[in-house]
Amino acid sequence: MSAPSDPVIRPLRADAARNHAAILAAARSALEADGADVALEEVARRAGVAPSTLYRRFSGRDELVAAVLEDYVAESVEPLLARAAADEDPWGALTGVLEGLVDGVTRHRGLLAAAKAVGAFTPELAARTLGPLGELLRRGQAAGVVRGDLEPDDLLVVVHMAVVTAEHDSRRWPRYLDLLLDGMAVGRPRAAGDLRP
Amino acid sequence: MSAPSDPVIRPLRADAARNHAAILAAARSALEADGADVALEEVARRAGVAPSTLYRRFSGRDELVAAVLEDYVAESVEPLLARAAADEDPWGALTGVLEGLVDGVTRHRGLLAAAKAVGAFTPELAARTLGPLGELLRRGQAAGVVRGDLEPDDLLVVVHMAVVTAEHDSRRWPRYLDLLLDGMAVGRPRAAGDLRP
DNA sequence: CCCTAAACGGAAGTTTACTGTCACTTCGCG
DNA sequence: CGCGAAGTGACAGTAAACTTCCGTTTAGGG
Repeated sequence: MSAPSDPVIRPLRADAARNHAAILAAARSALEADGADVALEEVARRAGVAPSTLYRRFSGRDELVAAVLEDYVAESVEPLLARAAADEDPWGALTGVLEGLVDGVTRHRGLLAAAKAVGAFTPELAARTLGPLGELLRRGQAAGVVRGDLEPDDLLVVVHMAVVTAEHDSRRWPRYLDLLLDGMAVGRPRAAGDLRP
Repeated sequence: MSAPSDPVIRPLRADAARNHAAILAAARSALEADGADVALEEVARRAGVAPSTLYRRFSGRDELVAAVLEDYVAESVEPLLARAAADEDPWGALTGVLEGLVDGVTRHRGLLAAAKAVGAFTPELAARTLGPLGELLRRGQAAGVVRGDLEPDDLLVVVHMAVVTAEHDSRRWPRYLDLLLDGMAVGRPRAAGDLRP
């Protein structure tokens, strides 16, 4: 799922590194399957380790969730932002990245809920995504296709709004993202004027 | 806070009715203060009764939450819907009711989260709000101010979307409701073209 | 191949919330 | 005003999850 996270002081022993990765992977799937407040003992069980091993590696739920989130952002979110930055069409880049974010986050709602609960969204983590997002927004506004009274923070809120619609019907979020995009646009630059079903 | 809920078979004794109401009120405030998964013992403590009393009155968390929700809908939501139905301006009626719903629900997020968790949104309860809401939507579409590809269900989703923005900043939801309304409108019928700050 | 430090698993103690029992108290009818 | 039914609070047993301790195992350098 990920490289063993940087062994700053001293490399982890091979078995320890394996367990570290197994715990992260188990936590991610357990959060989806059992919800944000899954028992850490369940995570340990899925990883095939004893609870004490999990607690030795992570001080508690907060640290574990933060590590999983960091993992997810580095692996899924940042590449998406990088790809969008290379897109030459301002509207396409912005909608593409929002769509990608919502699609990804929708599949990891448990992780996100847990991260919210333990306060794992540090200012630094937010800044890592807000920088590129703000740049995409600025480009769209400069091109005159995105309304000028939107701020970078608003984009995270838009993603959040689209994601929660998955609680009503997990396959219908594109419809509601369309609705939001129509509100964000100047004129109606979307290809098709109708909301997706 | 509310009339003692209907004593179908036999009237509750005076002290029992008092406790019933006290528990409902305590549950409502406890859900806001301590979150959706507040301990029922904490609810009992706030109501000034023993846990056993709470459990005698309500079979468990599910029934308690359902009763609080029913209370809230009857007291806050339905009057709002009734008032909107009397409004002659189709756009104003629709935006007014959405604004009112978001405003109210935003102040009772704990209750709503708990209701979602225990599945207290019964089809009947949904129908009670979807009927009037659907009628408002139909009027707006007939008047040509609301896009035709919206369905009644979508309105509940819109409310949900606006409500979650309160998790970012509890006072900024009108801004995001504006954004949604701009996406829902045909043309831009909102009085001011700019999003609220 | 051996030895040491690192890592592990099992088990047990602790906390927190749920839920039922039972003897006592209070309401309100007659 | 007295009596029976309804209602109540204190208590305790249970379950689930958290967290730590300790004897044993294993990695990996010398």
